[in-house]
Amino acid sequence: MRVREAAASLGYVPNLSASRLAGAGLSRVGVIYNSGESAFQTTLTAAIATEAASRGLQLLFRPLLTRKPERVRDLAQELVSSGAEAIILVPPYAEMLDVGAMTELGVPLAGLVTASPIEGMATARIDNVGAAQAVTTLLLDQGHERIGVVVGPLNHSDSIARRDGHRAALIARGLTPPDELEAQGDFGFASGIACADQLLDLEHPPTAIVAANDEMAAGVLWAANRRGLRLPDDLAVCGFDDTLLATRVWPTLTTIRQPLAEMAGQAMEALKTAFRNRDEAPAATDAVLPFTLIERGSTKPKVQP
Amino acid sequence: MRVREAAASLGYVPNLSASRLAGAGLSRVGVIYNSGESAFQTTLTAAIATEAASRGLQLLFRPLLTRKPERVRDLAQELVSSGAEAIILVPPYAEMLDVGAMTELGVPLAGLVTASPIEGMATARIDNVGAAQAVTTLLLDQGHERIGVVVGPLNHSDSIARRDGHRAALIARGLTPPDELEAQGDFGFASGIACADQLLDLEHPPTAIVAANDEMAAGVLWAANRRGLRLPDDLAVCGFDDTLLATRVWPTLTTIRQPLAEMAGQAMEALKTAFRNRDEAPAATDAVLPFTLIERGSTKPKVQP
DNA sequence: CTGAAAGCGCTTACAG
DNA sequence: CTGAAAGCGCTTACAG
Repeated sequence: MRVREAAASLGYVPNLSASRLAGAGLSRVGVIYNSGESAFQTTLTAAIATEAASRGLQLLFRPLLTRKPERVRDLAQELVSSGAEAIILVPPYAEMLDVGAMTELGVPLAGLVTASPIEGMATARIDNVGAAQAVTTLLLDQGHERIGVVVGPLNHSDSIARRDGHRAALIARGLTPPDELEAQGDFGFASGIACADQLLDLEHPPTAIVAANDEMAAGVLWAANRRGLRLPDDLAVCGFDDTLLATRVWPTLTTIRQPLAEMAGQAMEALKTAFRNRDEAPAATDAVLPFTLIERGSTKPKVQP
Repeated sequence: MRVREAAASLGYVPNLSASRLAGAGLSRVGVIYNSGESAFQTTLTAAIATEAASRGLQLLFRPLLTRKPERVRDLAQELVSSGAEAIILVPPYAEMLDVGAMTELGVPLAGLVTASPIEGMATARIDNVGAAQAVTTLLLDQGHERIGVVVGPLNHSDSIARRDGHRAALIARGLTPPDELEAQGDFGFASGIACADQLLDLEHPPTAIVAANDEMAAGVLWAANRRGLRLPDDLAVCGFDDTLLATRVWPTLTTIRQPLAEMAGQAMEALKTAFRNRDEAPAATDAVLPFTLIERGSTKPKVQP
């Protein structure tokens, strides 16, 4: 103990290669990530890299673009062959591994930014339902009553959770979510524009629109600007994720911040534990981290008190 | 040789910790990066992580936000104390280390995406002058004659190089760059809007505007849309960097792509070589990689042939 | 030119 | 509970 303190004060830094070689725990972690160019994915990749570096974990990055579940399984298998002792999956890949594939792999797995816990996997996420509910509640508190929603692809559990949260907020105020105020997007910018046009063309258009991610919310803002609407007076808009886009659009976007770096860190800690206890039955863990509702220029109280 | 092939075909993967411990070359690389939230910086961080992972290099990430040169030197010193055997610097930090500080550190250094070679450092970059010249030449070829330019901060050597390229293109066609068509930005989105307004308010406004990065170009597009201009007919716009923003704005942005991953890879190879030959005098290397002019919707021939 | 041995800096199981 | 020894899987300098 005293030795270690003295050593640290002298600038001693343990040699990671040596400690790894001697068997000091998890060393090589595979990462199945999405190489698609979105601010969300890029930021998540950078966060994973930073968190891994601070823990001395060596990463094996494997990009994936397809959405075919069998590719995820094959790539995971390849990672294990390449020496990965654990695997991290980013959205939407964690949902694509079935339990059979997981046990076959024989290494601990972590799913980042999932919508729910996943059997046999360490997950790190926020409460998507609660976050979406908070967004819609903010708009209700600001005086909005007709709130449009741009949902994501409904085969994606995130999308469902966020829609559920939106509806729960309305129902909690005794309102019924009308079908005409829901538009179907695909998480992409262009779909946000199309959905906004659809909603704003209604005979009785919404005074606010919430989108299931920032990309689509940016599309909504774009469409609203094109129509010459004054924002946020004529239309309030909210996103989800707090990506870089949120501060590059005008007005800046009210959105939900997910603590990506913390999620990555927690998942890595869970993997380290699982690796240490790899003789025991795999214990799935589920870290639910706090989200933050960030208010920016795209929303403001509709009726000043 | 044959042994290695057979081994590889059986799925053998060498243990990096062991090879590192045995002294097989560069192992720990410090990275002084910018934690500011820009698409350029985030993408560069992700690229560094991926390239390092494929080379089995362990990264020590150190974020920096300040622009004080002495902080860069201190952080580099701290990295060496922490066991970094080489250091990578992202813009604008490479320019901030003076030769004295470099030799004091005693480890090989690499500067990514610099404007020019730097004495005592391995640099990886594109030809900024040539790239900026290509952008302006494209606009000239499309029939534009009055081309506005939004320059970056002029204490940043990138900005100067890009302005030089723009001017060279005009001069090559026998045109004189008028002072009134140059606006001073700071690489930020808002400054792009302000500069666009300044240029478009001229009595004889430009028919095209080139910006020194995508962020400012996105601001130019935003200002143009606000004025109700038809793009690209009324105004052509070009950016620089090909960040994620370039495909999230409407119209999508014509810009210069820098091969960030290749730059990071080349810098790492240079560091590995320098580390291997660390008894010899440090040999500065300079990798100039090809850029790509990417034409998108924000430009098109002004006069159809 | 080939092959056996030493050693890199840790961790851990074991002897004291 | 403490401390000396073995061993992790490579690379490299050296003996043959």
